[in-house]
Amino acid sequence: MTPRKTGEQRKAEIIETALLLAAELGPDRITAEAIAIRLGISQPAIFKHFPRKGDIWDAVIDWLARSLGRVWTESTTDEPPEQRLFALLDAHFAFIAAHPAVPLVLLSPELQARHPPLRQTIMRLMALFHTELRQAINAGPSPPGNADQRAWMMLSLVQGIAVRWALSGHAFDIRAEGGELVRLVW
Amino acid sequence: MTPRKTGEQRKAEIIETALLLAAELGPDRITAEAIAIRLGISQPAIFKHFPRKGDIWDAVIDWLARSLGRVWTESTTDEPPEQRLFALLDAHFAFIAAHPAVPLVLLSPELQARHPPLRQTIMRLMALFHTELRQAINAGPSPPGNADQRAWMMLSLVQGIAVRWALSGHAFDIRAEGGELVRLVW
DNA sequence: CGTGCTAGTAAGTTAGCACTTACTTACCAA
DNA sequence: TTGGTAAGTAAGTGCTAACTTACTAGCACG
Repeated sequence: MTPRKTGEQRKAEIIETALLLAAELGPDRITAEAIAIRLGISQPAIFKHFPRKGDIWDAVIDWLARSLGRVWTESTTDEPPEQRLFALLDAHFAFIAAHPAVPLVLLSPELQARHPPLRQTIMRLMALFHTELRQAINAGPSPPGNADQRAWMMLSLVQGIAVRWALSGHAFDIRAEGGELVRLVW
Repeated sequence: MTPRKTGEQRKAEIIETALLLAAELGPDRITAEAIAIRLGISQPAIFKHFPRKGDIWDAVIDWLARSLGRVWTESTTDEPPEQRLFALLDAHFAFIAAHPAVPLVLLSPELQARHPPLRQTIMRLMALFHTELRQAINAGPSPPGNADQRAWMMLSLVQGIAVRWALSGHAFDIRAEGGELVRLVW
């Protein structure tokens, strides 16, 4: 029998593996068996920890929302005000670079169709990111004009860069190129 | 028996329906049966026209690539040079507004995993769009600096807007808001 | 008017994948 | 030491969706 682990350990491993595989296959093509093989356990063992497959997505999304929230708020602690926006965006890019599946999970229409709760979380996360961006924009030496709209613009730009990075097969350094493009706009 | 149509007519209908359903369910969740029901014919009839399901995607992607190419080149005919960029982007947004599934099909990692040829077409299309953007940028009263990078920035912004529009359930007017954001950046 | 072609149908077959059942074994606590 | 709990397994079940087979029927043309 395979080495036994505690439920909490296995749950964490399953979540981690789901994110890993999501980057390779697309989030909606992950099977319980694929996760099990990757972890060296049998397929039904997965369902011991997450009775329905949707529960895995609940857990992944929960982890994602927590992590992103933490990344955003912690990035803006003690920067000089005009750097707050860049620090926020850099932290975001760094997180995506470390977890390439993040944009795929958040943006997958297939997963949203199969798993409706995802949609709400995404809208909440986008609103939260928008708020953080707006605050960072207002904190800096802002050009005149609509900070709200500028924040939406930055949000779209960041999402677009992330999507392009995923499509290209991670062919460029998203943190470096993202930072450049963001500064170019500003 | 259902009214008979020519093969060409049916093929066109199937492609159109696939795009319609892609916007509702996500591209990788479309079934041959869903298309058949929508068209009022039986499921095997689909396979008369497209022996493998992947053939439908080949046709959809081909239509998409042609249409986008046409939209881009035809938008830049007789504008005053400084308006060329905005005309190009407006044409792009208008096309997406008319065919909401376009960004989903192009960006679906599930579909890419299932149907590898898609990936190449996407990269080609992105490169083409980038070229068009760069030319439009160079044609206008360009600020100093890297037109190449500006074109990537615009491309990312446009993709980000399209993705956000799709995620929001088409909750805003992409042509109007896209135009505003693009002008804000410029 | 009939013959060949092609769009269509009903009723399969097969494969993949979520999930179940019935059992086994590791591990901790009384 | 032992007995309950929880992690694990092998071998299913059932559903969904791609694709097949064998047949039927419109339609253009000689």
